[in-house]
Amino acid sequence: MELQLQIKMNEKLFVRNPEQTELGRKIIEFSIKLIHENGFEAFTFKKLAEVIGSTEASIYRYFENKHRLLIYLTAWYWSWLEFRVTFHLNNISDPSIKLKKLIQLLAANVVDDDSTIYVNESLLHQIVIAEGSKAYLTKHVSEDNKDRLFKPYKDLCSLIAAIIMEYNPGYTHPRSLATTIIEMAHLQVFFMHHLPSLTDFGNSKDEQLVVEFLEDLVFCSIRK
Amino acid sequence: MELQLQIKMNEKLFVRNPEQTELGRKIIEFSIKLIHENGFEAFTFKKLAEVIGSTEASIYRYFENKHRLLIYLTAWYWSWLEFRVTFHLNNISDPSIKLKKLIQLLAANVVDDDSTIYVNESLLHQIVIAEGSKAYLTKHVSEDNKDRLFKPYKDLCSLIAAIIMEYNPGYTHPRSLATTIIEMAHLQVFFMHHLPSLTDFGNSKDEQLVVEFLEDLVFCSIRK
DNA sequence: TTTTAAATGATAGTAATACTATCTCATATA
DNA sequence: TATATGAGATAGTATTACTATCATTTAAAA
Repeated sequence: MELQLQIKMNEKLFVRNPEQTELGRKIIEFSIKLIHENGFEAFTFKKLAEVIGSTEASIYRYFENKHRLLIYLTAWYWSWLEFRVTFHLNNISDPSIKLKKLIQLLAANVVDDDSTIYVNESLLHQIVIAEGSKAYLTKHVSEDNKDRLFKPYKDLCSLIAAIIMEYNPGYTHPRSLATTIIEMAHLQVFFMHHLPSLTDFGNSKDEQLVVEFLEDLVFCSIRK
Repeated sequence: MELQLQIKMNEKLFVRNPEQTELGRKIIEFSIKLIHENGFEAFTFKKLAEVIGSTEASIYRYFENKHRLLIYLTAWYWSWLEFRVTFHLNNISDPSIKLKKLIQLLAANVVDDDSTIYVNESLLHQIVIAEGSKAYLTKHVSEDNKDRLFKPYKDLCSLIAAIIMEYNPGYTHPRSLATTIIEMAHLQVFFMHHLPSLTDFGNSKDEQLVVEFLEDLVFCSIRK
């Protein structure tokens, strides 16, 4: 069975839908590679145009600016992750197993899954870890939020919060705990690799230890 | 009693020590105001030079670039916070009271405390919330880390981890829990103000609710 | 098959950004 | 009096982040 995953993206995220043309897909594919390689600050549309043999002007026809492209990429990632979570949690009734699988999906390394040819999910995962928060840490968050650019993140948050409430309907902070899980699943991995003394994982570089930390954190908190 | 607080900063953070000259102190004072007003992305040395009636070139004599200045400001903030924490926790023996005070100091709004004339701690606190993570979310974290630019953050992390271990010597993730407290104390406040549906604090805009969330999270986790 | 529209490329240009370099001058210090 | 330090003034460069225009290719509609 060979399926192509298509994620419906908010129209405000782009000027022209990049999924519908060859150049658009190349922009997605190579922006992921370039941002992963050099970081978001060093990434420019000019460099991107060079590597895909196109022009700056052509890329601007797809994305207003590089920040919008970053929001697009993160939004895509959160949508993809929500789909993955929903898929993996299907037919599981025990909310504690759901939560464990979820933490695993969030913190563990991602393998490029071929469900989309032009998106390398593994690289994108690493981008979201290192650059993801820059999508909303801006002076124009509120306007961007009005355009619903962060809806995929919020949807994932809601999904996690719902499972938490399933586990313990009396828990008072399901959403804040959900964002804590999401953000820490990423930040602890980042710290483990780059500022290891901020974690308890030393130089092991083993994402499984982050999973253990989060499981402990979550299940202690929501224990009835 | 009138005391002037002087924080000894890592020499690698600056080209010339800004605390020792009039212009240097102005750079600190007004960079805080400008970054707070327009955000770090829109902040430039040129604009800063204009508002303090100096030149771009003069500012470059103090800081290599604006990113270094951001690291300087955050490092200053973490050092200041560690001092504050140490001060407030002095003579308290009960680690649970220590932890509660600590969470309060981290998440609650800061009032400009006049212990340093040219640093507005209240604005700086807000800057660290919205821009702080950009100091380390870069491609050159590891080199910056080798220069010990993040030592103040790490020191605070160690301090918190030590209190956690005092409370429960058997707890296995004191450092990761410490960074979780620090980061979430800031991020939940940011979300509460700008993306409220990611939290359980609605539109209350009350930092005390973040404190409650964190207390619950921490004490459940480290319960013996 | 022709017409038309859409997508891209080619080229040019602008304002702002992120610097570096040099020279002068005032002031403080030795 | 000599010297070093701090800072202003000025200039210049490469890059960034765009915008605009026009030509050409390609694809879809008539």
